[in-house]
Amino acid sequence: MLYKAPRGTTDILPEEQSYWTYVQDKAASLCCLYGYQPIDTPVFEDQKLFARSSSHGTDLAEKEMYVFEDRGGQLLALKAEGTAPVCRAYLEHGLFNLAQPVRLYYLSAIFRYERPQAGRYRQHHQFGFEAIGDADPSLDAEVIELAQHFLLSLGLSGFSLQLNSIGCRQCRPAYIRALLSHYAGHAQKLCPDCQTRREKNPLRLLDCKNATCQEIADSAPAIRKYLCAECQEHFQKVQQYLEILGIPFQLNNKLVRGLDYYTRTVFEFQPEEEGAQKTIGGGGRYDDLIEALGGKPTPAVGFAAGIERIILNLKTQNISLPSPPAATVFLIHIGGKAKLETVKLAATLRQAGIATISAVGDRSLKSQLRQAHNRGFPTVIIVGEEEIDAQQAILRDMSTGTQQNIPFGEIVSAVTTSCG
RNA sequence: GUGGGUGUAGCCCAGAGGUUAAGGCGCCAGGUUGUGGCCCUGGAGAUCGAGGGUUCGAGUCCCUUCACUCACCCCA
Repeated sequence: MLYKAPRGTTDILPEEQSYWTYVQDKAASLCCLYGYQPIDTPVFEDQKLFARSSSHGTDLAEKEMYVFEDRGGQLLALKAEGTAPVCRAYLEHGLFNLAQPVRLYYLSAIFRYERPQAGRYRQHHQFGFEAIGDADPSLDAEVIELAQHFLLSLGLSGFSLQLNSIGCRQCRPAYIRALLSHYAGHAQKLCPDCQTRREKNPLRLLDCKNATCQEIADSAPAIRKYLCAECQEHFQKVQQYLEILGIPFQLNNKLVRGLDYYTRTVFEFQPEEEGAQKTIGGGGRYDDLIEALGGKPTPAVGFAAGIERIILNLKTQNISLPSPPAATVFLIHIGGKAKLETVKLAATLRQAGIATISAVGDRSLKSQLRQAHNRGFPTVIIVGEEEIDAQQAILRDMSTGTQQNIPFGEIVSAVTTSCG
C-alpha cells in the first residue's frame, strides 16, 4: 500500500455516516429551536489568533498547533479550537451591532498535533455554540440546558454534569496565591508534571490523577471560597436557574478547563464509564476573550462537544439510529436488448423521485437477484426478451416473492403504490 | 513528548525455525430451461505493517521504523 491516511486522521466510510448525520441533524435542529444560527469559519487562521486566545501555559498554544507558513510568508494555523475564530468573526463583521446576545453554532473540523488514542485524534470534529454579548447568568444556564438537551435527545444517558466557577481576573489571583501557598508545603511530594504545573498553570494542579497529588489537591482551598461578590452572585444565580430547569449537576471545585480564557462558570459532561478521554463536551464563560482579541469588553459563554466521542458513546450505549431510506428499486435485465430498456426505465423512475439502481454488466439473473437481496432492496423490476415483446416488466416484491406484470407506462405508479 | 500491548486476505483470526501460510465471515461463480434467502461444491483475494540482520532455511528469533491500541500528558 502506497498511502495511508495521516496519523490520527480517519476516513468516515459510508457505514459510519449514519452516525454523523444523526448527530449533525440533531445539533442543527436543536440549535434552531434555541435560536442559535449557524456560522462557518475558515479551516486555517492567523496563528496568533489561537496563540493569543488560549494564552500561556497551555499545550494547545505551545506544542499542539498545526502551524505553517504560506507562500506569502504568513504564519497560519489549522483551526485548533472553535471559539476564537467565532469571536474573531464576531468582531470582524461587526456582529456587536446586532441585538445582543448573538447566538451562533458551528460544526467544524479541529486540528491538534497530539499522540492519538481512543477518543483522541489529530483531526477531530466539534459541535459548538456560543452566546456572545451578555453577562446574564441565565445565558450560562441556557447554554448548559441546550448542551444537555442535545445529549439527551441523542438518546445518551448516564452522564454527569460537573459544574464550577473559576472566578474572574479580580478574584482569581488571590486564589492562585492561596493555592500555591498550600502546595508550597508539599512541593517535594508532587509528581514531576505537577512541579511544572506550579510554574505554568497552577489551576491544573487540582485535577492531577496521581494519587498523592490527589490528596494534596483534596485538601487544597476551594476556589468558590475566594470568589468576589459579583462572581459569587453570578454563580449562585446560574445554579438557581439550573435548579428551576430541573438540570442536575455536581459542584466540582477541582474542575478547571484546559483553555486559559475561561472565567466564572465552567462545566463538563462526563459519561460514567472509566477511560481517559472521557469528557464528551464542556464549556464555560469567557468574558475576557473578545477584549483580548482587540474588541470592547464583551461577556460570552459557550459549549463544545467532540463528535467522535459522542459517537463512541452512542456505540457503547448501543443506541439504535433511525435507518436511512435506502434505494428502493433494483432493475434487473436479461440480455442486452433488455438492458437498453432498464437503463431507460431507471431514468424514468428517478425523474419520478424513486431511488433506483440498475444492475450493471452481464451477470446471470440469479446473480442479479442475489445482489438485490444482499443489498437489501425491497423491490426489484425484471425485464427480459419476453417482457419487451409484451411491453411490460415484472415487479417483484423481495420480502414475499410475489410478482406482477406491469406495462412499461404504468411502472411509476405501480412502484409508488407498492412502496407506499 | 513518556511507558505497556498488538500488527498474518475487506473483516475475525490459526500458525511456538523446515514443502504450496490454515480456517470462519464477506465477495464471486456453479448445483440443466428466466428467479434471491437455506444447503452443497468450487473460485478469487496475503509481496505475513515496512526496512535491515541472524540462519542452509524466518510469518516465527534480533534490531530499526511505521501504524493501531491502552495509560501518562493534554483535551473534545
